[in-house]
This record gives sequence, structure tokens and C-alpha cells, in this order.
Amino acid sequence: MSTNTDLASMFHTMATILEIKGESGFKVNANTKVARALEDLVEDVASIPDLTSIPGVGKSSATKIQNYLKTGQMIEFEALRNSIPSGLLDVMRVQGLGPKKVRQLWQEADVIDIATLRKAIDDGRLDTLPRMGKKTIENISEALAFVETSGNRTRIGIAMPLAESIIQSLQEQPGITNIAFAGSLRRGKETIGDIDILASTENPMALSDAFCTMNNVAIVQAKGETKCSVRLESGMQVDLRVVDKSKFGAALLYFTGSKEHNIILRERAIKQHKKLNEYELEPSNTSDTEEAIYADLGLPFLPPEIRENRGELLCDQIPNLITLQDIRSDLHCHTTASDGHMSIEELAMHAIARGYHTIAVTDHSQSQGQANGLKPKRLLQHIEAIHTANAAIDAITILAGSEVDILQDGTLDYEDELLAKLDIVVASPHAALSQSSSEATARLLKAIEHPLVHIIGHPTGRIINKRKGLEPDIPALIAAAAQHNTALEINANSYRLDLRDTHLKAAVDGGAMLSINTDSHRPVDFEQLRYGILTGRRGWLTPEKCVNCFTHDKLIAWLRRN
DNA sequence: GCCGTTTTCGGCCCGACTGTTTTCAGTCG
Repeated sequence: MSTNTDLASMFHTMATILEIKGESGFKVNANTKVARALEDLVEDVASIPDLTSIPGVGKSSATKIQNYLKTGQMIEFEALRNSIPSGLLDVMRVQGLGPKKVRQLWQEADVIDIATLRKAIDDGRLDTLPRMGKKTIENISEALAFVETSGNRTRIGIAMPLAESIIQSLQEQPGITNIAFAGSLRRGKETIGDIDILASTENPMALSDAFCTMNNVAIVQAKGETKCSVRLESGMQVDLRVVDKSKFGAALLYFTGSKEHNIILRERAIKQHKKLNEYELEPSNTSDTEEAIYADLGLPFLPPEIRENRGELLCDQIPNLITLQDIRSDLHCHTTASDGHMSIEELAMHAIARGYHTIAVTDHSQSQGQANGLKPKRLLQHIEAIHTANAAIDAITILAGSEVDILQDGTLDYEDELLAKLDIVVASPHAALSQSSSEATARLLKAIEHPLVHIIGHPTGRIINKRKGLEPDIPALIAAAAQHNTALEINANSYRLDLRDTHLKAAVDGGAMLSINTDSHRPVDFEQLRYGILTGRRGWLTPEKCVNCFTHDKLIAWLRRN
């Protein structure tokens, strides 16, 4: 499956090179579009008979992909890559440098990578270039410092609390009527490039002053009447837009994106002889709320999480997406018996406080030595302890479970006889996470088909920005999960979010059940649930398809289905 | 390079800010 990722990255690279070479922007866009389509693809691209059936992929790109699949090489890619110094792709990542300036630096100042750019600045070679004044060079020099440090996008678990605290501090400014975050953060993406904040105020200057002088600001990149841009000491970029209150809806829609969603919306407006921009939908008086704008365009309100041009604009009826309030149980949590920091009773109290009817105790199995995984004898004692706590606490059902390792070959970490004594079995891969796609598929299928397994925990084992994890044949897993009534987990921890949004949409479409769990080790981990919910919504998940939303009796019946 | 509820050719989303200009190109989102 990494073929998809490899190809996507090649098309992204081709788009960038074409830009630097000054080719038509439409051609550049076309390549970017193909790259994005490949990123969104759930099935292995090699398994698709007609590549041009993928929207955005035409004859030319299809041929390139086919050649790569056949030979492991793409002639056009190699040719493009050899046509410019490869270091220029790094130079493109410098904020403020786009294709035109990079080409100028290359052709007129012999810049071929970050190092020669640094040197060119230092020896004054850039000073004489046209449209390259003192300030521009200064800005490039400052931005260079961030290229090395800020390679990764930020996890939503970091970005969202940060955005909330910024909003909280700005909210106290006089004259504020509206303030919200937009962008990929509002869409609930697993990682965020920068934070977009949108506000209406009667006192714009006070707000932008307050924004640009927040105590964690490192650099003010732009400061205007309606737009400010800063970089925080952490490297995170934060943009503030100020708009008129009557146009807040149009602006929120615009800055929430995604870009692809917006483009389709604007095209739709044009077809209706209207014009949509970041301020208003013309001719119309309905620019103050997103709801009114969608209605004016003849569309239902589309929740931010699904605005990705993945079918939401072609859909007559948007399903009722899952919310935090729909969750009635957490089926994957740890106690001090393995590597958690809560007792069984503490776990139960936190779950009661959240209004759950059921909590599952699922400590690690014996192979997880470093996590103090339970040997069979300790598991038997633990089951007893859980039953005792369950009998003592009326307000909630405490299930005796285990997070059982799915070993490398797909067998489980306990004998069936022992597993049968548990109320719930969450089977998860923890080790051997770099095995081949076919091995991973066979391994996970074996667990899905096991009659005593209820949920597959964090199915790929990926860690965002750190570990790629398994790359199984996702459609095959989904089909098996649907057939055997085994739920696939959305692990809500913001390091994991596994299954990820795109896989999830395929799972929902494929009729599989899902389960959103926090994998809590400490009380604070329960708060991560919201990231699981956002991911679920990005995958068009409804409460009916999520076992954590079942009533108590329905959940118990589902657990005893075999 | 891709695409078609006016099209197989002729389009392809839109505006703010910066820096360098003296009316605008480049970058960004």
C-alpha cells in the first residue's frame, strides 16, 4: 500500500518541479490533484483496473502510474527530477519563497540547495537581483531558520488546546463579537499545518495588537487591518483574520476549507450566476452564517469534518454524524495491573462521571513484558478483582477484558480457553509492525475471524509523525470485519487516530462496525475522546455503526453474539 | 493535465499582504 504513498509523493514532486520550471499552473494543479487522489485512495492503486475512473486522473497520469507499477520506474518523473538540482525542492519549503523566486535564485545566483542559499545571502550575491530588496533577503534569512526545525505537521492533540487557549485570551479584548478557529483544525484533521483564527470586532487594531504581542510570539510575519500572521516560539504559525460581523459565515466557510471543497462551492455558485468569496455570496443577504450560504446554494449544511471533496457535494442526504454525546461506553482502558495509572475503581469513577453505562478493563497480555502484561495466572486474578468491583459499584457495568496481542503470525497471546472467560477481547498488534503488507493482512484477518475477538485495537499500529505502522489490505480487512461482526477500533489517542479517516470512510461504506475508545492509561486520557469523534465524523461515522453508542443491553448482546 | 446538465476545445477560484515598485509581481491560504 505504500505504493500509493510513493506515487503520491512523486506526483507532488513533479508538480513542484513544473512550477519551478514555469510550466502552466493548470498542469501543476493537475499533478497535485492526482497526488491527492492517490493519498485518499484506500485500496492499493495496483488493484484498480481502470485508473482513469479515479477523479482527477486522466489518460496521461494513468499511463505514468501503470508504467511505474510495471517497471518500478517512471520515466517522466526521472526526467523532471534530473532537470533541476534536487536541493531546490528544499529551497521551495522556505516560507516566502515560491517557484518564481526559487527559479530566479537558481538561474541568477547559482543557488541549488539550502546551503548555497545561505552562502548567497552571506556573500551579498542576492543584493543586486531585481525585486530582491533588503527586506526580502532579511525575511528569507529568518525563514531559513525554520526549515530545519519545522518539518512535521502538528498533531491535533497539540494544536487544538493551543488554539483554544489563544482564543480564550483574545476573547477578553474589548469589542469582540465573534471568534473561532477555522482551517484543518476545525475540520478535525489528524495533523495541522497552521492555526487559523477568525474574528469579528468593533476594535480591529486592539485585537491585532493583542494578537501580535501574545507572549509566545517569536516573529510577526504580517500585520494588517484584516490579516495578521505570527510564528510562535514552538514554530507553529498562527493566522488571524478580522471580518465584518455580517460576513462572518462566509469567512468561516472560506477559511475552514478545504481548498478543494471551496473550489467546488465557488464553481457551483458561478453555475447559479452567483459569486462566492471570503466575504459574501452575491447577490444575497445570507453571508452571516454558513447554514444560510449552504441553503442559498441549494445544499444541506455540511459539517466541517466532511468538507474534503470526498463526495459530500454530490450527496442528497448527509448522514447524522456521531457526536461526543452519543458515546455511552469506553471499551479499551488500562489499570495499574499493567501499565495504567488508575485502579479498577478509579477507572469506573471516571467513566461514571462521563455518563457511561459500561467501562471495559483491558490490560495488556503476557507478551507485553515492558508494559507489565499479565501472565495467565495474573489475568485470572484480575478477572476476579474486576467481577468484585462490578458487584460493588451499581452505577456502571465493568467488563472484564484484555487487550490481547495479535502475535506476528496472527495467533493471540492467550489460549482460547482463557479468552473465553473474558467479557470482551480487544486484539491489537504491538510488535512486528514493519512486516510486509501481505503478512500484515494475513495476521489481522486471522484475528478478525477469531470467534472470541470483539474489537481490533489500533489496527495498523501507526504513531503519527513517528511510525508508519502496518500497511494491510484495508478493503480485505473491512470485508472480513463486516462478515464476522468484529468491530474495528478508532483509537482516539491523538498519537494514534487509528483507523485513520480515509480507511474509516471505507469501513463505514463497507458495512463494518466501528468502536471509538480512548485507550486511557491516566484520567486525562479520557479527554482524547474528542479526537476520536472528529476522526469518526471525518469518516462519515453514524452512532448506529459505533458499538460505543449502543444501549447497555444491545452492547451486552453484541458482546455475546458468538 | 483534466474535464463536460451549454463545451472533445477552451476553460480552469479568489483576494490580502509584502516588498518593490510608481502600478504590480510574487506568495500565501
